[in-house]
Amino acid sequence: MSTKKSSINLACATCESRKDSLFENLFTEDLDALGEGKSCVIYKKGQTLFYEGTRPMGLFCINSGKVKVYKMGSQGREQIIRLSSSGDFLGYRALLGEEYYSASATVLEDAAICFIPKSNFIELLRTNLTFFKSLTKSICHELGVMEEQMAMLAQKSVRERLATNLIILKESYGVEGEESVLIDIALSREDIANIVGTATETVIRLLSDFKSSNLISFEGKKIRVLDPKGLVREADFYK
Amino acid sequence: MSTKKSSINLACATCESRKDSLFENLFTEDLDALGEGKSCVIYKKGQTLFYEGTRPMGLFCINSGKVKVYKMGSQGREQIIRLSSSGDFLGYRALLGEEYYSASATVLEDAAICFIPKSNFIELLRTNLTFFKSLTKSICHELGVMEEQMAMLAQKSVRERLATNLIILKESYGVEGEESVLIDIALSREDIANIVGTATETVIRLLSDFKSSNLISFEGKKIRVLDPKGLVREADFYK
DNA sequence: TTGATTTCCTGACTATTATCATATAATCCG
DNA sequence: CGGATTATATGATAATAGTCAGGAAATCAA
Repeated sequence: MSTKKSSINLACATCESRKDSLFENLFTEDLDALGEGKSCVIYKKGQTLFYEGTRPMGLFCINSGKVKVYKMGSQGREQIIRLSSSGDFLGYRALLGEEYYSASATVLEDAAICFIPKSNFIELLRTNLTFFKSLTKSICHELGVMEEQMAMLAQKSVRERLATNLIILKESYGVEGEESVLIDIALSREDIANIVGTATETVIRLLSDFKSSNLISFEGKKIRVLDPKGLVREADFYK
Repeated sequence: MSTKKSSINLACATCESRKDSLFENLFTEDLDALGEGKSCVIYKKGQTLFYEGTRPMGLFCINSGKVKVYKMGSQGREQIIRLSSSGDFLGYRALLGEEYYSASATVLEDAAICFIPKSNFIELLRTNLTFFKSLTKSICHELGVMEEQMAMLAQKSVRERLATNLIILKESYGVEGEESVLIDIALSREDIANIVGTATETVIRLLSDFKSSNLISFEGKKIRVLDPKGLVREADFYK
């Protein structure tokens, strides 16, 4: 796998992914100041944006591609905290919290990602209170999502967690087809295991179970949801 | 159990618990404005401050006592998200996120709790940017803690999770004695199970295991940590 | 293309943990 | 105080999920 980075030119003002991001409503002057000195790079699958425990130097903005954010457990297994894609920011938690990165971020699918120096971002927060507020609001929402996930991890069986996560993935990455939805993100079985919090073998077994029950089908490395209601049934009930 | 509430008078300006809170550095004028129209109530064990899914009307400030914040799972089991005590706020996530409460809060040990109307809190955020920033910083830290917990829930065995949580509880509620630390919060076995994410019976068994190994001892409804290093050993390794 | 590497899959076995049943101890309340 | 309720404890058993081993398929890189 090549690890060469290639720089590209992306202007915030004309950035398509900005439409899906918290930068959506920024004015031109803010955008120009923000983009001052930023760099944009094409990352290949497998490259790491930052490592847990290191100091954040700025904000990563995903233009395209997919990234996993994960923590390393003591036995060397990853726990994926969240997946990020076009329009998402990475690293603001550590920046705002004035802490080191609490997790690592690695590219899952080739990605175009801009890096905005810390000072530009802090300056934006200082001068644009509206943005600061909407960012805080978004962080609070995030916190609620994490609470949800915590409860799921603690209370549901592995089978239910897998079903639940497939539903969530479908909501985020679903591409509608006729009578079915393709989850448009290439995750390895190991990645899925590291989302669900289980062993790779268990994910493989359960997925082929779901496939036998015609809840899902496989399409290359991607999963197609055939029966969302069936998945919800798998996700909701205990035993 | 009595469910009578009794009002009391607590002034923010002279509040002892404020020293441990984010309100620590507020000036008198801010404190006066904040305290305008607030109410202070003595809650008895078992009383609920707010319920998951309802609309937040203000901020709860814990003056004394202990509170559990939890979500209800589909099988009716609680998942305790966090424990709060003197100096902690409750409800700011929902207020700032402009969402309904994502969890419920119930008193574990008799508590004196002030309720600050939403408008006062919002006004404080509007007028005191320094406070807003420190609150945001604290929320970001919280998010990091939740990530940590997620990874723990997903990756550690029940035994390790129990040991880990005992260590965390010791850090937060520990009262130093000679050669041992008392965890000064009265949790039922069921509460502990709902923190760890397991069955009550399992907690009972593991705790008596830890007791047999002289890692802990029981003191009424509280737990005394005899061998913190031993607990860390139990917490860290897989198998 | 081809050999090497990684990912995916399956089976067998084991360990952990949940569940159910029941007993005892502690606490609450009239 | 004493009966009722709740919390804690223990045993037996079953279900779930993890681990280890080995093989097939897919992907990668030369």
